[in-house]
Amino acid sequence: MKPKLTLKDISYELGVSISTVSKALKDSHEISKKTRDKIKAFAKLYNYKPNTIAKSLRQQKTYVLGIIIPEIVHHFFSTVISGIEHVANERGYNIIICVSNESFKKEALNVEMLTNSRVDGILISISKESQEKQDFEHLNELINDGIPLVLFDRINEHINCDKVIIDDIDGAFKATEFLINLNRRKIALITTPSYVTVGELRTEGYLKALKQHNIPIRKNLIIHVNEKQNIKNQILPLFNQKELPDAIFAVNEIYAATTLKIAKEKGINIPKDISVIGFTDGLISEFSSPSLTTMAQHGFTMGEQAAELLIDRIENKTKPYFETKVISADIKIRESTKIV
Amino acid sequence: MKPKLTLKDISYELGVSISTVSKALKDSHEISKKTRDKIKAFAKLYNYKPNTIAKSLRQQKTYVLGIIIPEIVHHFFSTVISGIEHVANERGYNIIICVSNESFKKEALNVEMLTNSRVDGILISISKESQEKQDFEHLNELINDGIPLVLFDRINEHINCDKVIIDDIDGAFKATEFLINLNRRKIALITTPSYVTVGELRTEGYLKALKQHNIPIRKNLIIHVNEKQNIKNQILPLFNQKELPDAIFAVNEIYAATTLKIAKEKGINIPKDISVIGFTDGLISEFSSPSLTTMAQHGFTMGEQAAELLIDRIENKTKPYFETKVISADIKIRESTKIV
DNA sequence: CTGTTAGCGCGTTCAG
DNA sequence: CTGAACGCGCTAACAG
Repeated sequence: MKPKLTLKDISYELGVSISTVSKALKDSHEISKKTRDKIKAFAKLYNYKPNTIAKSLRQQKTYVLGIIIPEIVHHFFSTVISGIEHVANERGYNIIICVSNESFKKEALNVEMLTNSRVDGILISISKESQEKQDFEHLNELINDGIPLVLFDRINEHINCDKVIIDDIDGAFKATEFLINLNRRKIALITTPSYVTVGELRTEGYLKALKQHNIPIRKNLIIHVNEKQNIKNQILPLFNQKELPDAIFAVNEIYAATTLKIAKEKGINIPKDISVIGFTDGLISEFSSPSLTTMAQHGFTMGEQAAELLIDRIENKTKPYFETKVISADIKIRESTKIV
Repeated sequence: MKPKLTLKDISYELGVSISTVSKALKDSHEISKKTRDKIKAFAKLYNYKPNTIAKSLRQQKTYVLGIIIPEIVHHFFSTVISGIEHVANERGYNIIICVSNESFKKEALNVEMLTNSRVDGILISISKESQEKQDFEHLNELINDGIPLVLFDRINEHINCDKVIIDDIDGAFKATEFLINLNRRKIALITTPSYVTVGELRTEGYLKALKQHNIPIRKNLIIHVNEKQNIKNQILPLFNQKELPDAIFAVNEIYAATTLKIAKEKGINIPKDISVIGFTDGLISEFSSPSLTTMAQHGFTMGEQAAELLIDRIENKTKPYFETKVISADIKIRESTKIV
């Protein structure tokens, strides 16, 4: 690689000192307009660009935000990143993205790598394995070291930092209530194991809605999907009971779409026989047939807010308390809940 | 932020010199086993981690690869990133991802930012705007400066560097031929404007297949979609002709799924009346109804190969010629081309 | 107005 | 076997 032009090179060429060049390029009034102009012209002509690494080392500041997400091939997470990126760029920061692949170990390694690179702050959505183990050592260490941290979507309440979450309880409540208002009473739930907090919260909203409307909770209508096994096979039992549900609330797009598939195979008409609502408004929901009614999560907004929180924290350490921003999920009505 | 432990701190605590600590931590035999062990134990105890920034500055090497993609909320591109990330980590590199948003200006800015950060190499899939303008100044400059560059998927032939592409011509050829073998003769094509190279190549494959099978090319069956306008409205005319096509080859998932939607609205039965094939094997194709037959692109493999090429180039500048790796697209047969 | 000096944290001669 | 000295490229306090 061809070495790039440095301050030293310029100072040598122009017969001035390095610090004069440095100051001139920042338009310091310490330097006479004449030399300033000369230096700036020279720098421009030869396309001088300051070395970010050296600047970072000197200023103990990188203008980089680290992001750790469980997966990147994922509509919701990539949307969040998009939001983060948007705000970060606006405020003069760059981002470096790491993937944990839902692994605790990889997540911890990512944290270490980011801190070794001296990022100014970190945004993270916790991996399933970390949640399962309830091991947040690596994150608490971050806080201990005074590195600004923001959790988004997959959070843990006991970690002492800013957070941004979707209002999962309320979203699930609204979804379930919507089904109730459709006059459905045998409403099934397809959810995650309880250690996945978002799944747990959505379950909570579902139960709350049933209770509030005096609808009995039936265990046989609730399925906890273990993603380490085949998803379809775990949902299937729901359709093998004597009495079928008349509505289904699935806590994510994949579960909802899988349900659609099973129904089609079984010759069950959706939305006539069963109404279906998913969570997360991705492409699958939009293009599935029937298209899926879902609770839209506004990932982009989540990313924006998370980035704002983090940068505020980085640039102004005086805020004395931690914030948790809640983003409400809105229903997007499509064909899978149409009244026929 | 709490300052991290440095070599200096350790040397002070242990009453040795900085360089002794530095050497000891790399297990240099210049240092006696005794002091080496003492220093290593101390470093481990207090969790010493070298400052990546300082190391990069000193060694003029960052172990970072820059990636520039047009979009991040995109199944194919995120899959490619996944592949890059996999190889990069295996070989000790980190990645920093930038999004051009299909904008020439943003792409150029990203290149600049990455070079200022002294990444060891750059992987890029060219934005539509750059392709439209045919402006690759920023990339040629990179090559001039001797910064290793790999283009993937959206490439330009005249840029002098390693490349990884999907065999778009062959993929489109196979797709079209598959439709022909289904006894379809009025095969429509939904493609991009010609400056999008991948669209252009797929068009080429389509035409080649028709010619080879002596099927006349009919202009009214070919649609070039301008993505700045409503996609659906541009596809619609295909269905308003006297004689409908009996098969459709769409150069991407969105066009194919949109076609499915229109057909459903018009009461046209897919696959009975019209067979449909898309390109890019994403979630939409899998979960649409009918599920879509597509040409699978193997984005993960593409990412892996691109990263291998780049790192090889970075670590061993002696390879005298540039390579273009071609990844073949395979057909994934689903419902939309079922014989009824 | 300009230059000297020092140092961010690390690795690498070279001298002892 | 150990340490002093230098420099990667930049900024900033201080002297002139």
